[in-house]
Amino acid sequence: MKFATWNVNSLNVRLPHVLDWLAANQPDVLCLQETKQEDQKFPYAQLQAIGYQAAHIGQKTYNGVAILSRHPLSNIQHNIPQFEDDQQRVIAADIHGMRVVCAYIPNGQAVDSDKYQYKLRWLGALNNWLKSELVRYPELLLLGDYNIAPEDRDCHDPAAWLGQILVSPAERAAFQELLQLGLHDSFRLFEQADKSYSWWDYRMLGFRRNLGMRIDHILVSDALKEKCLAAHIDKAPRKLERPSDHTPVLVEIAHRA
DNA sequence: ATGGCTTCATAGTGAAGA
Repeated sequence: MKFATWNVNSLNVRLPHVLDWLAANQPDVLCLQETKQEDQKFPYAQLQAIGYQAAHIGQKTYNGVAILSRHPLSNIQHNIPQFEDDQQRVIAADIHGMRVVCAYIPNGQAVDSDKYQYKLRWLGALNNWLKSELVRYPELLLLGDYNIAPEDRDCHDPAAWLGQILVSPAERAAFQELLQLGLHDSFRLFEQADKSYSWWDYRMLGFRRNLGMRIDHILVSDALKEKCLAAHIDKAPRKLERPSDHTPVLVEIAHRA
């Protein structure tokens, strides 16, 4: 089964790219972040027409997450249980016995801003929740925009970014704490090209100069790690007219479906 | 040279993203 994650930076704007990409790549599951639309505007019918059912939780202007799947979705969960949050950043569902968690982790804005504190609190709540989810679901994937570049090799210029959001020690520690739950960065299970990134700033000719960051990830549980067949980043959608600033990240898992 | 772009809500510009 092929799983993917993509921060589309407004599904209103990006729906044509998403439909084309689904048709061309035929993933079993695609997790979206930053749909930026209320649920009544979500294109359920257009996705259904090409074979995808969907679960979505959204809001105007900001945030919004969805799971698109060619297989049945059940036990849909909105947001992190017991964590008060008016931002729509998490949706989870069971797909063929696996737990699929789609997350849009807060950006943080600037180290020591209120939003940074919120990001760290949010990551703590996510970690707590996943600890119990992993007991119930040995086969779990956490897909999304983490807004964390886990290592220096995931950042085009570590010296320039030193101490900034996305790479700060506290954020990277939170990422490591997710790994300590028994999760694995599927991208790094395989040999990858140097300077592989999933996001490039719209400014400064960021994409053309490959001034990127790898901040979109697919973590998989111990039980799924053994079943990973391949992982990669698809840069093609970033080259389109009016692209999202993020591009899809994929993993292929040996699983009956 | 610390900006550069894109989105949304708005009807001027400002906030936010990363």
